[in-house]
Amino acid sequence: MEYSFGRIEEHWKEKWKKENIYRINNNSDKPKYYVLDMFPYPSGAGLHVGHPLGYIASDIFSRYKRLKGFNVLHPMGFDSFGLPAEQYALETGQHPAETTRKNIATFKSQLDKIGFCYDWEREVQTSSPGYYKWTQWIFLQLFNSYYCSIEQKAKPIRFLVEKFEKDGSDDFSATDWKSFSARQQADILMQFRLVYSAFGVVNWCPALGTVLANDEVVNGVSARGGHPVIKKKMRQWFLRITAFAERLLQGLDHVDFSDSMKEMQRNWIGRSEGAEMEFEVEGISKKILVYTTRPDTIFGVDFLVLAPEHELVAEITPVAQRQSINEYLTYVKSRSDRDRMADVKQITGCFTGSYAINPLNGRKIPVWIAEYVLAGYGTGAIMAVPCGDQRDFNFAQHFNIPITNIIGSYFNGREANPTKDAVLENSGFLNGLLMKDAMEVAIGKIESSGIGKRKVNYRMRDAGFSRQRYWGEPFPIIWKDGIAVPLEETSLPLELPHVGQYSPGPEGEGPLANLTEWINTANGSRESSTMPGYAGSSWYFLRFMDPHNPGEFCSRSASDYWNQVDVYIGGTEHAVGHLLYSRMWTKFLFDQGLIGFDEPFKRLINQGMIQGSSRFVYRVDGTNQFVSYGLKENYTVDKLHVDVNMVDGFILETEAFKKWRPDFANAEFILEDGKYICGSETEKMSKSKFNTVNPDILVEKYGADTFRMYEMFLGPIEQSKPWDAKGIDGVHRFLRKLWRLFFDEQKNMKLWTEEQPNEAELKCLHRGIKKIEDDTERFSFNTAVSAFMILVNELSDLKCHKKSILEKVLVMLAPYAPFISEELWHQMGNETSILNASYPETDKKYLVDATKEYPVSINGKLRTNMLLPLDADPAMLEKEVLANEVVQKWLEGKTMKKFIYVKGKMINVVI
RNA sequence: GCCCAGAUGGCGGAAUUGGUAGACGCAGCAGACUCAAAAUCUGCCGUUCGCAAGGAUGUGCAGGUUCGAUUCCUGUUCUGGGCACCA
Repeated sequence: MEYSFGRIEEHWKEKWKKENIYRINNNSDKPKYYVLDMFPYPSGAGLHVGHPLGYIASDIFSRYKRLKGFNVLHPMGFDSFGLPAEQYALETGQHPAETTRKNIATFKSQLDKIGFCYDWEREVQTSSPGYYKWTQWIFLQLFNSYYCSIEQKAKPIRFLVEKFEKDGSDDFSATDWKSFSARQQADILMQFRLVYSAFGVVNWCPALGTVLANDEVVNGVSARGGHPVIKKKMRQWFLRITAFAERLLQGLDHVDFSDSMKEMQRNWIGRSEGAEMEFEVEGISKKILVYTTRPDTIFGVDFLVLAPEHELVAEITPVAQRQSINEYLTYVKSRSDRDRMADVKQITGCFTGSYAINPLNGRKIPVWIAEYVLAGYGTGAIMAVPCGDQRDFNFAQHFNIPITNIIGSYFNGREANPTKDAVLENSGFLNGLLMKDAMEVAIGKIESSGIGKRKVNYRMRDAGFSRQRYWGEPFPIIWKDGIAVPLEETSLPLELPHVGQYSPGPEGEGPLANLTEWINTANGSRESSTMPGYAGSSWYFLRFMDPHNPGEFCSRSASDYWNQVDVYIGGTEHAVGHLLYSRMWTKFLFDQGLIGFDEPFKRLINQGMIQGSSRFVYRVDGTNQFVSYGLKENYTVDKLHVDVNMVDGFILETEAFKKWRPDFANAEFILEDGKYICGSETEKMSKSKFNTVNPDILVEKYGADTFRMYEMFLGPIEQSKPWDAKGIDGVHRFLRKLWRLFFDEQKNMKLWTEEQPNEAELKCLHRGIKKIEDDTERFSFNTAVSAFMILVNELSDLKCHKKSILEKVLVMLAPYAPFISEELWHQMGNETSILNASYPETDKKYLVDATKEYPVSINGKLRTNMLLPLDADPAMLEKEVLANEVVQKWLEGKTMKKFIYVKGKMINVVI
């Protein structure tokens, strides 16, 4: 009997489906285990070989846990709202709902080919009304909540209203509150809601009449059409994630994420301690509020810098400076944030013409604006201390601003010194203090003299929560007289209306703004923007627990049973976005008492990215000529991705290229050696980079089992690596070799016997169990595959066909290669699925050895090996080693200085 | 620019806590089986000197700590991911 994987896989897929073998119940005597993948965005390119890497890992782990006796939840769904579908609609006129439906169907059929054990009855799609009803519902809960800084938790906003009615606030009395108009009250409450509306800056492309994602802006112009992009203020919704900053930071201590992942989140949150203080401006009543982490350097302040977007810029600029300031502002508007951060070498700024007064020494200092100060961080204004901060130093030098030295010899005049260890000079009451100690003294003085206060600051900003787009959740909000009025919960879902065309609405609004009959209601006009992609993905792990509940987003009994996700697998590219948002939503739902845990993911495994090898062509600027890689230096060129399927190695198939897109039909080529050579780069596998590889072909050629094991065999799960299929034969050979332990293909007969296994066979088996179990537990799947290979090689060498051994091998293999394991399991006479077997246990007595082949080194260099008993007496052992012929040879004429013996490891003789 | 990773044979990688560098696999070479091929099996396979025994050298690069470093420390180069509207 031959190993015909195609037949086997077809047969079991059908049978498993019929028997609903992956259906998971919310009630079970077994302990629960929740294994989750980051669900995919169903892109039009279909599944590529990078997607399944994490999915295979999680599938192996789920099956493994099931064999270990757990009730395992392992669901899958689709993050199906998003920009690409809308972009595609814009280009082709096909409705996103339709393309999304098709893409999901493709994804599902591709996933099923690989044999994942998903319970599809629990599938969720973020774009289905039954799901986004609850996304909208959670939005309303956020809208109706504020963050109580005393209790450090989210609470219903009606408590705040009650407090205002009773006691007022720091800024107004209870009587004031009652006298405010409805609009005034609403505006005040908006400053507290956990989702709120305010003005934010967006990438505005006047030519396209639309707001662009950062992704769609390349070098300051729109990726589509190359039109200029400027920054524009627009009304936006925001998620008040900053309220949770401290808890998001603290929570990291209680989850099992990698240190680097925690580090990235900590840096993103960016907690810093310092002080806020006010600087008076000469001749103007308003003061400039700056935030500094170094109040100890207050006497070294030589100038203030405001972000160009700072609200006081216009006010403090006297007429004489107005023109140059306006010119500078126009320049800044054309620059992306990325440019502003990246170009530190290019120092730009503009003097406002105003002077501020240092509140501690009365010194008059100039006020500048510069793009290196970002509006979103701190107060958008800094006090510049050139002797202690390199950017301030560079700025001062560039604009010839005199520098005050407050750290004596610690400052060399050529570069700033950010030390905290210097003794302060020229610093008034701080003179003679170590900077570290001066910090507290300075803050004390600042607070006592009423010019400022101690302040903990976070780099993290509130997250923009609206998009001027169509394909997302509509906001359950109606605007009436400038007040955002939430819809009744009972009217949810507010369904996304069908549109015929996807072009933007007036004034940069989203496409929904064009639907006047939808927008305008008797009670006011609807919000025309939609929610961002991360809205639906911030809570989907909860819906999987109770996917069909019509009355709740997830019943408390379901979330109490399944609790946290035990293992969450996904890429590091979501380190700071999705993971922080979902952690925040979980904390919010916890505060509301809707779930019983405040961290969603107990353990996070980061899968590396399978990268694509992209190919590039070089178009000579302003022509339809394409120049080969080696000759491109002679021209000014644009670099364009080409589909890797049109490239043989590095050589472009020019005819295929011409047919690829209409605008390339008349392409001309400047060849080298008669060929067009493409450039190449390793980068993220993505449809937009035309470097995707489809797994279907490999599954068809080698079978799902081979494909699964090969992806695991490529290397550590967390490591990124470019895709390469050339080793897949080896894995396939392994499965065939395994098959030959069961069947003689030539003689067409079965080989397994009921014979009792011998010592050698049991040793192989139990070592294998130990290694494979350990490796599976620590997600080291590549070494587990290698351990399987070693085990099968050893059993083949021993000609072991004993059923009691082989059955255990199959159970261990079932998570990795479910089809072949199930087939052989049944061939051997088992009636029930191998999924219901139990994992073999190691017998320690087969793992211990009496002797060890020790490496013996002289001065750390390996010279020989000696077989020695593991329980040897150290003194006897030393004698025996020193008597060894090879050791004697090296020892000749020298005396031994030291004898190092590490039991079970090695021996080193130092001479 | 900032934050986070990574770099080991011709290639993917292994070495789990500082203790035999290169497990396992791919590719390659030699051989067996075969009329032949495929499949399968056996052996070799970092570089270098050597007939061999054996020696030298070797984990991006430059230093350091240690009896001993792929592993720890300092510096540096390159590659990848993220940087707030791709998801």
